[in-house]
Amino acid sequence: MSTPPLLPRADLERLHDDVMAWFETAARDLPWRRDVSPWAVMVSEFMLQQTPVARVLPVYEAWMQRWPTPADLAAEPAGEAVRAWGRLGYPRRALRLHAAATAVVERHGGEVPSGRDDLLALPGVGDYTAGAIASFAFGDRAVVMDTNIRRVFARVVSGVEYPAAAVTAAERELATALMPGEDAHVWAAATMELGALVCTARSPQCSACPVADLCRWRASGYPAHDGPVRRGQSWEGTDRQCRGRLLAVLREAEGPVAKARLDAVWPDAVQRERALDGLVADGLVEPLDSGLFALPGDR
DNA sequence: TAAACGTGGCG
DNA sequence: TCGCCAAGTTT
Repeated sequence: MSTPPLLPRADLERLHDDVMAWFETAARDLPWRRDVSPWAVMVSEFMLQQTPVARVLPVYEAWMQRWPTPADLAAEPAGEAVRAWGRLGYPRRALRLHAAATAVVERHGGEVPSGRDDLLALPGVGDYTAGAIASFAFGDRAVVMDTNIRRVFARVVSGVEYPAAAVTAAERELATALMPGEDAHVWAAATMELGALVCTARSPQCSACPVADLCRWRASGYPAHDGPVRRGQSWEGTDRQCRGRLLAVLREAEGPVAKARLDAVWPDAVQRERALDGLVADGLVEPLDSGLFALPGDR
């Protein structure tokens, strides 16, 4: 147990007050903030994993229109969720959201649970999402650490440009120590919003930051990140790209498709078969007895 | 722990 | 143009 490098009490209070006051005026009017039903929060959190808000908005609206409750989604085949997911990316999230909705119906009477352990037991819900649902949907005092919040704390408090690749114990202690006594759920939303709108990864707008005068990274002259360089994701020619192509065919088709339709979108047969097998193993694609391929449950 | 997992927009 | 990055989770 190390002592977290906390701010002086007066600075900590000002950090709370200024960020919360800023949030009151700058918070975006997002649909999952208007309808704060736990299901709305849960759906938005799944969609927002590694995906920008702007791309989520239209898919989210259509999704909630079609499936207003977990039971509504659970009543349909998983393939419908995959299809409705569209081009949001990481389609296993659609499968997991469908599975989570099913679990909510089976284990929690159709109501999204509020307890951390119950949330973590749902498919696709990890440390961040459990905290986000507890905080945003139920107003609980939960530690929430997403990429935005972590970056804000790294800069303002720790004085470095970026947080470590993975959450460290010290970082969790810091986030816990920084939580205000009251309205921790507002603090979570406010710090996340600050990271998303002002304290951005690439070009932070420090002139618009409510706590620029407290920021240790700024005070020390914006030292560049010195840690290991984050490995970029390769894309061209990868299995990932191939999977995307194959699944797009199925998503855009009316029903099951012939193998030839899949073969047409990727030239390398070895890689194509490997990717298709992977999609089947993941449950994103079903090989039918007829020899056709379909989204799960799509007959 | 590190690698896999989609997609598209921005600097 | 092209690498970086986006409200992470799983294995």
